[in-house]
Amino acid sequence: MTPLLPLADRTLENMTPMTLNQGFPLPAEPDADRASGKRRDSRIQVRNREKILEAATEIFSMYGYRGATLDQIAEKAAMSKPNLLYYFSSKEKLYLAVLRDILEIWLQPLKELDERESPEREISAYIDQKIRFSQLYPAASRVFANEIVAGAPVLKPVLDSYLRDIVKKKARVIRKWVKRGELADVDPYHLIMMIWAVTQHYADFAVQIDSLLGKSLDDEKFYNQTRKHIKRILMRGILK
Amino acid sequence: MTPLLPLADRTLENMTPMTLNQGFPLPAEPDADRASGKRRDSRIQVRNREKILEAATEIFSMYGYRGATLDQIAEKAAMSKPNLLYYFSSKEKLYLAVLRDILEIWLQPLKELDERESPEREISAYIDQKIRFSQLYPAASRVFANEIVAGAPVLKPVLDSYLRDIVKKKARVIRKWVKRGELADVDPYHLIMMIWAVTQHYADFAVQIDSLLGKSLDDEKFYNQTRKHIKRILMRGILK
DNA sequence: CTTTAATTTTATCCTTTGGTAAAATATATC
DNA sequence: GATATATTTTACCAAAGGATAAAATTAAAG
Repeated sequence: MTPLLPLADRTLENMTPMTLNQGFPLPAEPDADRASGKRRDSRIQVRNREKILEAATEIFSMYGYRGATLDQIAEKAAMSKPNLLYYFSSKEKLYLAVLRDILEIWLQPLKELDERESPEREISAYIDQKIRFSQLYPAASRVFANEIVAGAPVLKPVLDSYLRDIVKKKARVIRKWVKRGELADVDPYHLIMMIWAVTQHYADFAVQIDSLLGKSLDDEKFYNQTRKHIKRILMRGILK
Repeated sequence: MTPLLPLADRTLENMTPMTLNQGFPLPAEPDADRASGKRRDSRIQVRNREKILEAATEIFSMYGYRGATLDQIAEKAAMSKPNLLYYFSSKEKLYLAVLRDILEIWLQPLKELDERESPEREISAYIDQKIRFSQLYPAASRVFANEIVAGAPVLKPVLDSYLRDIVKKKARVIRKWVKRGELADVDPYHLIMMIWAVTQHYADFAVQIDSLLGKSLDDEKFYNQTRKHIKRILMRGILK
């Protein structure tokens, strides 16, 4: 396995939600929530929306959509509930905004799998990015997990269309590597899901890991050990 | 890889919750809920408690503890809410009962890892059992996932003590295999978590898988394909 | 400064939700 | 089949939760 190149231009750290949130794949509600027509995006507007989204991510990640309450979110965001509702006119709209931010950033790495590069390099980089996501945005990962475990009531349409297309495309890339003999004969879909499963596990089940090992991905040493271990086993499992 | 022996005495199918639920690792509330002292376990009692537990598992699996409502559970169990509360005197007690049933059955396979057998056979059997669990009890798996993702408010003590001990013990077994040279130099903990992650993924994220592939573990063909694929990659990744 | 618009607070509403009380019905035992 | 016990139903309740109205406050623009 080659040592990992610093693929600086594709690290998650460089992706702020702001640059991503261009209304896709969950279309941004047509400005319904932004006091449309009027002066907007004032300093305070931006700061408060951010504060709320962050608090909401935290709360939704613990209790899911139905279990979370606006009171909890408002408290975490240090503002009154009606004030919160001034920025997001309903719990549902807030949830959608949270999911929108998460989804694109969650998907980005997969889009970058490039068949012209070696599978070794590409898949290795992909795993790196996924586990980095787990480290940087564990709460976001759990919101996503909650949504899917709940049966994807909101994201189902996105999974059925957008995600499906991307994955299909990338499955083709993997299949090409297999045909070229650069990869063992693995099923592309199962491989992708295996990578998702393992990398997300460290964010979604962080409590369990903490109970067993007393460690978390916040610990840079543990983070690297985990990263390398996952890659070692997976890469050994799929490379020729 | 040796073809799988029919380890008849350790299949999940043979483990009914009843035989397991001996008040451990979540101690059964001291009869608080069983009309103690009086005639109990009547036919109807047993049937209704079962009906409720099943409905509750379904609902908790979708919405988590906080998001689930007794009304939903009662409806799914086809009885009135007060009637349900006649059998389980509070939402919390019901949740505990559900978790208790799940936990033991979830843990059982790990306990059986036996250092005297070959790692190939043992780990292979373990993976088989875990994925079987995902197939047989997907809702149970999701209840568990919800609990952990939520930060294990209820199970934390169990994770910190009981689970921790078992895993530690089994990590020793794996380490022994490594020392004997029967296994590549893998970290036992990461290996165990990798297996958990991958196998549970197929139950917990079933909706996503259905969106991408239109398949589920209910489909026996897909089930076997999945099973073999996971094992192929993992076993290749860890065997010498 | 004053006027206008944006933000925050207070008070309040209606629905849902976990849970109780007590009456009504069914089941079992003698 | 009468009596005691177990189960189910009906009618509620208090607290929590999502949301709105309108008053009060703060910030921005001229």
